[in-house]
Amino acid sequence: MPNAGARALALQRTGTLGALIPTLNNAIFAEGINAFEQAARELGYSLILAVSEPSQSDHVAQVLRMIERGVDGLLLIGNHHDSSAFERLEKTSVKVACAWSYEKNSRAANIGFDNAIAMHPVVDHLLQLGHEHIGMLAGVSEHNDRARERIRGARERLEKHGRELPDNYVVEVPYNINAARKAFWQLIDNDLSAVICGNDVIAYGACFEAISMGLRIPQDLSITGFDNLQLSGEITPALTTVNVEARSMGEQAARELIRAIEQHDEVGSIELSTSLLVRDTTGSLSEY
Amino acid sequence: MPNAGARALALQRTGTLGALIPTLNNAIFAEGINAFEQAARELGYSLILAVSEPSQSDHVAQVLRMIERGVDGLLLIGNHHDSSAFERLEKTSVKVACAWSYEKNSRAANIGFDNAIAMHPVVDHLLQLGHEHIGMLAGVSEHNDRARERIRGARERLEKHGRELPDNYVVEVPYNINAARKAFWQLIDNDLSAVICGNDVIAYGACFEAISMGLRIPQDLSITGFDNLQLSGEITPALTTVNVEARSMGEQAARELIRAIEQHDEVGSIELSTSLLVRDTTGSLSEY
DNA sequence: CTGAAAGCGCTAACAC
DNA sequence: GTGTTAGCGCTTTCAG
Repeated sequence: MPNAGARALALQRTGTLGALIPTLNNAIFAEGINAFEQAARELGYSLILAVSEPSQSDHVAQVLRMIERGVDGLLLIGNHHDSSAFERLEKTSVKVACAWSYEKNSRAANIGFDNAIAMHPVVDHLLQLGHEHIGMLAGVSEHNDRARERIRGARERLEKHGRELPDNYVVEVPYNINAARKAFWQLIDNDLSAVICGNDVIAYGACFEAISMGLRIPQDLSITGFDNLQLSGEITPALTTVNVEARSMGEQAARELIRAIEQHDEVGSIELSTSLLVRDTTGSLSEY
Repeated sequence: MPNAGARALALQRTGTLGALIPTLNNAIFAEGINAFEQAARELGYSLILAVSEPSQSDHVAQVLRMIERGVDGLLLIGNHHDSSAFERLEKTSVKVACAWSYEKNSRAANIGFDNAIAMHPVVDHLLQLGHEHIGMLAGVSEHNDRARERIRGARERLEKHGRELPDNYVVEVPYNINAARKAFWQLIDNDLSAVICGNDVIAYGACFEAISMGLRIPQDLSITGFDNLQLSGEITPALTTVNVEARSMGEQAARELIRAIEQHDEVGSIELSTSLLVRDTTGSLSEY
């Protein structure tokens, strides 16, 4: 039985991929990492996983830990990372990919989707249904380019149609049903007819709270999510949401990192598509 | 910047914990692993994660991979593992803990709960409500001691009260909402008034299918889950379920493995408790 | 108290 | 083709 550590020392390659993700307590990341590990394993690589988000003070230290561990490739989530983290990485030969985002000029390779553009069909759909007063329960945008881009995408699309998304129509909320339920109250004061949520879990919170307030969905209020979690199509009412190919993203990230490692090539960016799934939480106001 | 591989070679310790889990696409495991990693990291250990379940042909190979990687400790889920895997592990100095189960005579240390006893309050609760015909939508018991024990626990408790859980009242179903929805049909033919589910996701499937069949919960049918996922208290009707302390289990597993590693001690077993949470999916038949 | 050297287990290069 | 050896980067020991 060989010793992988000694082998790594001689070979100057560990056969290891690192992944630094914000949390596993979000089914969409869990699904992506599950696929990432599976693809990596099939190609002979092991996964070193650490949970850490850019807002944490020790986030850069986690990146350094990964370098120390000698990962051949590293997966990060999103493009918002401390510049010093990127600098340290660039001094090494560690191949880096940032998933869940796709921007033309990102510092590291992106294997993800454009979070702003993903919001466009949501806005189009709501406007087409005749909604005039649209608000947003967004994720916390500080240290999180995905949450930020989703807000920006919704706003730019509304503006394109001559509408606005004023600041007091946007409430940022931590990823968590209870927080979403509470935040829902702040928003709904504005007498909105539609709420765009930053992800499905926030949308669940909004739906549950709306229902327990006696609002009918979608007759009184339309709600949209983002992620298309397994459950979102099953709950009643089934959630209108943006589908994200988390599995494919994880798989492609692993393959592309390993390709770059083995061919001594740059990590290439890959853009994935998203799509709106219209289900039962959105409807026309005039219908009723 | 030191090189962890060389350090490991000199020290004969990697500062690494391995975890082999059936899937991350189950929020309860994701939560447990999230806590496991966090506790390990705080104590200076990194996590090597692989997704593999004992039913897979390469499960033993995954254990071997972990040994090669030089993990100082290894977390497995459940007690059903190939005997050859344990034999290989026993030849090494790798500390092993099996979580999610607790049995007196388990081959490796257990940091978990008694899956059979956890079912007792569920059965007691349903009997107290007056249910006579109780069925079970269980997880697949082959290669899975937890699913098996949950069935056994329900059955032994029913028998203690002079009832039975005949084989045709038990349907095993993969962990997956759609599978649960389909399997629900096979069960419900027996004109049951209560269905015990092997976990919350199966219970979601049963609830959704029952509702879409026009059954009222709990007036026409009582349903129980197992795990107490975050969502289970939020959905309507809120799910009566068994609470499992996944976070604490992950945390304690990491701490105990590391304690055993650093004190050159045996890994100790830790029994966690479970408790029934009565919510809105169970009710008395005579109430209506 | 500081500094040099051996050795951890493996691979790759080189000599035979 | 087979066998030997240097060296990967660190720790630890032992000598100065």
